[in-house]
Amino acid sequence: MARGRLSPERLTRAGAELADEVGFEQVTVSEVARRFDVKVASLYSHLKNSHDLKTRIALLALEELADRAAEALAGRSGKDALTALANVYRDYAREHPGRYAAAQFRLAPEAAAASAGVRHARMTRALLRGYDLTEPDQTHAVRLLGSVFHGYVSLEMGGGFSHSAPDTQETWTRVLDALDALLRNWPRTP
Amino acid sequence: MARGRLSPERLTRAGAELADEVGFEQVTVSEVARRFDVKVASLYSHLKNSHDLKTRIALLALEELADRAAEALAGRSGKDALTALANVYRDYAREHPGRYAAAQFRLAPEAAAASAGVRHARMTRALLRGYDLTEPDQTHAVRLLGSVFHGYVSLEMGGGFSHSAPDTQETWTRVLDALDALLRNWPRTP
DNA sequence: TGCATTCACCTAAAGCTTTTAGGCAAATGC
DNA sequence: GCATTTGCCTAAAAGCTTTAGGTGAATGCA
Repeated sequence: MARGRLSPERLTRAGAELADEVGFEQVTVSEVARRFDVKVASLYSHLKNSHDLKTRIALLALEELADRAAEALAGRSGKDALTALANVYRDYAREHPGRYAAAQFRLAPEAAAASAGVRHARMTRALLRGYDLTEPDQTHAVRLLGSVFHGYVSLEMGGGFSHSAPDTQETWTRVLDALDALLRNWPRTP
Repeated sequence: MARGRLSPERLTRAGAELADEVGFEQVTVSEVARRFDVKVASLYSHLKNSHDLKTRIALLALEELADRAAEALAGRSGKDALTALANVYRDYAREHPGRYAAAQFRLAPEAAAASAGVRHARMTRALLRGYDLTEPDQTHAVRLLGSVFHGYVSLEMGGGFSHSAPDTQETWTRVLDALDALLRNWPRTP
């Protein structure tokens, strides 16, 4: 009997892999136990409950995303940085659909505050230094960019942009062009 | 024994109400049966299975949203129409969070094609007649608007925009200003 | 009126998942 | 070499999903 193989971290990683394979919604404590060839009840020494497992997977995904974003932004600015950050989200969602879905998991306020979510906001704000925005407009722009990245990726993954022409890569490029133009020419407050 | 109270439509409506109360993820065939004071198995004459129930709720939500959008767009154009449509999504999500989540439910391709989803795309395209965009750019813009509306509402509902200043209403207004400016001044293809 | 059928819901049952409680044996500490 | 802790196990309760097969009321028809 191999002992000591179980830990919150390993269970979380296994859960994340499972999510990518079968979808975040289908992640189940039972299935994770099965993958470790261990009885379900054994996992409850390492996890509070099913919700806890999902929260941990969500936090893992947010960390991974933030790490990728930080690396992508290093040494870039302006539109180059904008494109790099946008592609981090899109690529991550394609490579890890289950984890990406997990990143959208509704976290409790305290968990959210302690999560890598704040790193994301900080990085997006840093990106905006390449543009000339006043303070309140920076916040608006951070929220707009977050909305577009998240919204676009969700809709594309969910098949929202059917399989009609033009292809989504073309749109993605043009949307980033448009966002860059918008940020360079942000409308003054009326 | 009141007979004939059960039907796919009534079960779907009850499911939608349940979703708004406890969240779309928590919608369960058992709970719906409980609300009709009927045994669970009885619902299976009206619904194929649990997934079927969720799909029906999703389709209902898409219809309701499309109806609201159609009404909001009637007689409006330009920025007025843009704002009206955007507010339809945001308001619907606030009034019916469970239904709104349902509207994001991943539909099978045929179900999606037959859903009100296509009405949404058509209406957004109609909205763009108030702006001067070439054909391919119209499609890009439709997708951008869909992304922003969906992304913003999701993040706001999910608490993504913490409770920091400035408030989200202010951002919402400024984001719509920015989108209007962008559409009036869409960047030419390089 | 009387019989057959259909309809709407029910009982039973099997198979999952979640979660708690208590137990045993291997690893570790002294 | 013994005590404790650690790590996983068995047992069991409870809830959700789904299928199979029934029953009784309503309906259709001779």
